[in-house]
Amino acid sequence: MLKIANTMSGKKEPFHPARNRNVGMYVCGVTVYDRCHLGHARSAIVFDLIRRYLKYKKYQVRYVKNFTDVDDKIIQRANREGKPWTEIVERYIAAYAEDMKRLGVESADREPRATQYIPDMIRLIKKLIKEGFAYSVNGDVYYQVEKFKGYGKLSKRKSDQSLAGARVEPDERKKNPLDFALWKAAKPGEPSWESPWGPGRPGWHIECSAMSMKLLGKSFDIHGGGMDLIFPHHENEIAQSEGATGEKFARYWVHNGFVNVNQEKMSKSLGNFFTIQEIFEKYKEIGYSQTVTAEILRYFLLSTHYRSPIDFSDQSLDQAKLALNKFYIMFQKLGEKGVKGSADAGLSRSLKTFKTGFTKAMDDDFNTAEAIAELQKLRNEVNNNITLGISKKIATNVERTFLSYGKILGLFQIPLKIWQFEVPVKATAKSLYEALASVTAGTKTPYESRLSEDFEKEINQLVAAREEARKKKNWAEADRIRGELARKGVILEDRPDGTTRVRR
RNA sequence: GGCGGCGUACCCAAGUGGCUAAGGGAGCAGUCUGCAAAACUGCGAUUCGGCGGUUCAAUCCCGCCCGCCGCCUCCA
Repeated sequence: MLKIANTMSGKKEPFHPARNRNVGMYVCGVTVYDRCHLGHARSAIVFDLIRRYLKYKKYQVRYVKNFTDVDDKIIQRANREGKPWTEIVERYIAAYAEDMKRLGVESADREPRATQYIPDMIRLIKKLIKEGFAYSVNGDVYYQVEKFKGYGKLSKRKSDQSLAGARVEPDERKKNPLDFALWKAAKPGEPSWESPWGPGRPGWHIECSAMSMKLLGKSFDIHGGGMDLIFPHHENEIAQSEGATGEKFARYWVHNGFVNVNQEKMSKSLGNFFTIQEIFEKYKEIGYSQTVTAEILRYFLLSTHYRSPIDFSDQSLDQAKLALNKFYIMFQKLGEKGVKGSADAGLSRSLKTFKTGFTKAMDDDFNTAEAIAELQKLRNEVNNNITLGISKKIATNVERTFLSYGKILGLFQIPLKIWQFEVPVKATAKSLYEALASVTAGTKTPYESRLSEDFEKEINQLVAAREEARKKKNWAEADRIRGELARKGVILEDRPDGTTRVRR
């Protein structure tokens, strides 16, 4: 039984979609005025995960994630660059798509842009005026918050209270400082659309009401976004949608926690953010392929529960890499020749235990930290049994289990050869983070060259030479070669039977 | 000022009203090994920020205090 923490009730609730196995899910995406940072990545990955798990649970998911493509910041940026606002929008939508692809985040079923739904927003605003929830003043339209009795139910604040110590800027056109804009009259040079109140553009909140209801219906199952959207954005969405329809808007409100740096929220104003692009590019310079970086980030982000804050630091990234290494080392062992299946029965039981444990963890509000712990427990069992001797058949079975359950988390999807257990980073930096912070060009081996045939040949020659030396018990020479390979990022493991396992 | 959250071993991080407080990393001690690596085994919180309360029993429920963070303005 899947349970989801609902911000509305503040509790974990059993998940029951309104229509059988069909789930409608709407997530607030980004305003496209700049590149995304790790915080955006977290949100995207969290909801990608939720969707994957719902699919695993045999739900039919219809996932909508929007782009806010008209907004003050977009206009500002356009003015600053002296470019049309549409160019800014196109640039950052493309950038977003690029980032998501790198992160391995699957596209939503629909990714609507606000400006494509202006007529729907206008209809909605007209309805709100007609129902007495909104009023127009000189080409602006405002939502009259006090008219909606449920206002504040999501963020748990009462409107009059909020006013007391409020930092809301007074605006003489509003009847009440808490009222928010549904439609903004056009200022010269700004993008605008015709409307019954004159040319203008929509307020920020109305787009999500219009698009979610248009694409998912008046009432749908899951509405998500970052914690910071709870107030005012989601509160306002509820006021707009329920004011207009009189029906319950979203049934489960899901909010993810922030990415922090040194215990502080990662944000533009603090200047402590890393863009997704930066992270990928810097990792590439120290020798990581895109998919490797993506898995490290995913592991890092999913090792903490999605609602808790997570601290981005050198250690946490290094730990993620290290932890994943151990899985890939196990995969390498699983791929080696099978032995008699003396430990098969025990492993079969472990597989069953694992599946139950994993599902139980994920059913409990997508507890990925615990799910990962289950994967680690299984890894432990596997390593144990490999020593005892397992058959090829069960090895394949085990591998398939890791791959299919890992896929829900977006892990273990990289071919061994691409994973590269050890990149020669230790010589130049104590940690990945440190390497990230100070990349010196030319001192690292690009990962592409590590996949070349020449590199392969060179390694094989050195390994063969070392074999010779070992046979002659020329330990000094053998160790010298091992050291040379280590500097190239290749680790050797001598097996009891005299053969050598090569980890690159 | 209002609202919400967090504080679990050296680090990361789950969790539960009572059964050994998961898991990982690091550390130490072993097994294996020419050495190393990997893997495995063992050790490590008499204790869950502090003080009270409820309870037969609390780390988990309630209150207060301390510390940290977030939202209340655009924000994933």
